[in-house]
Amino acid sequence: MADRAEKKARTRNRLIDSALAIIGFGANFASISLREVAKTAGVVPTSFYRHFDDMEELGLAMVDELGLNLRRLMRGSFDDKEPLELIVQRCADAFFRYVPENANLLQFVNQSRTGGTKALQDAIRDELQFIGSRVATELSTYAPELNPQTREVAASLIVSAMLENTTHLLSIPDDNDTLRDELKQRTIDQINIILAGAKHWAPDNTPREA
Amino acid sequence: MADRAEKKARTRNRLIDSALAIIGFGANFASISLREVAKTAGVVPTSFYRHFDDMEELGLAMVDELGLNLRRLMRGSFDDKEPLELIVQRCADAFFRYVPENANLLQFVNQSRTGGTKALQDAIRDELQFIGSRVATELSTYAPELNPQTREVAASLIVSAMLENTTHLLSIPDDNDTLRDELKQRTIDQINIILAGAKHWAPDNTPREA
DNA sequence: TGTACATCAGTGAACGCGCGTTCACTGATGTAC
DNA sequence: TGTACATCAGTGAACGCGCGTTCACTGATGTAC
Repeated sequence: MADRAEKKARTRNRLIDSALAIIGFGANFASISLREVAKTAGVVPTSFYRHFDDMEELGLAMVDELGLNLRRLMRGSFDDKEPLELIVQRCADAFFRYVPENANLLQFVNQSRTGGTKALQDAIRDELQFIGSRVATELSTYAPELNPQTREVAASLIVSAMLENTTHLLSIPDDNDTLRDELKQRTIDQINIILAGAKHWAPDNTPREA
Repeated sequence: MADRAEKKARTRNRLIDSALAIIGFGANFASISLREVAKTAGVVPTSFYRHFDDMEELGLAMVDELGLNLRRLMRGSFDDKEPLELIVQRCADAFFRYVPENANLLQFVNQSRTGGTKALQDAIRDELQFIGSRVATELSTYAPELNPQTREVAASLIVSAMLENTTHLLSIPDDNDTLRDELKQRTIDQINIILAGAKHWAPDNTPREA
């Protein structure tokens, strides 16, 4: 029979998965009750407390899961001999594969980023900051001619755009590939505009040229 | 004494203001109860139903208020003889004045855009789309050399960036002017990068040049 | 202008319900000898 | 290996509370004559 700790871990995961499933049904994490989560996970409400102090702690565990996800996703790298626009295309492909695979988790993050408790918002902000600095680092590899300040501003624009595109992508019905492809193309255009702008702009001497 | 309809309208406004005040205290609109709103407005819970069917309708009324706000804000125009970067500066000034003045309303929108009921999300999406098309129109005035598709992509980037900057701005404590000024400068840099990118990019022949 | 009636914003009591949390418990798993 | 005890994940009953919603009501304002 299963080891006790392992069985406990499985219940814990079931609680997390239940919360995500309820979000998948259209609920807002802020309005989900502890009892609902416990019920969906198939345990009595009291059992919840063996794993989390309250719903906020469950939320924080879900943010941790996002962190693991992202770090795994970003382990890979690109061939820096390839042209930048091809790399952009590959990133967009990865993004449009990743988001639907983790729809409920990203829906949760998207909700809680602006609607969660302070601790939750802070935890999510940290993860987004991590992504931002990672994007800035990538820019220094693939577009080394940019100065650090420009790189940072460009990275912040890319993160903003991707957050917004995540929101859009999550609201597209599963069967509407056309809409998804259009959004993907626009995403690519957006990133290319940002990169083009970064190349032609320097923070101190404001841009002019026609 | 006040006219009956006028008095009713005043109570209605008090309900809306109460909801916004509760949000200002850190609550998520999705978790605010009808009873709490009625209590804060100084009426009995039953009275709420004289004005709204449920909390969702109150939320939709708040989105309407945003709509009025935005249309008022956007009535003004700029002198199209001025250099683009000065116009960007003026827009940033207006934005950094507007957001703190309407902090609770924008907090509500920011929460409900991703965490509200479907009807609420749709209503907010419509308002944001209105802003987006307005930005695109402005671009055709102040940067007429851009082709329509580029203009649209640039407008979507500006909207994404401003949404994200709203979130950041709302999380800055009232007394921290330094942080606010930094964010404002970065906002200006972001818009300038987007505009520079739009000028140097054409959708069909992907950009190259060093 | 005065009177009789209609309207309707706001009241207050009552309802059943799901909530978070407490408590003492059970019984399978793990540990010490 | 077998026995006696400790641990602790999960149980089930119970609590007080705030919730949304219903209902019949009150009394000031508005309208018709």
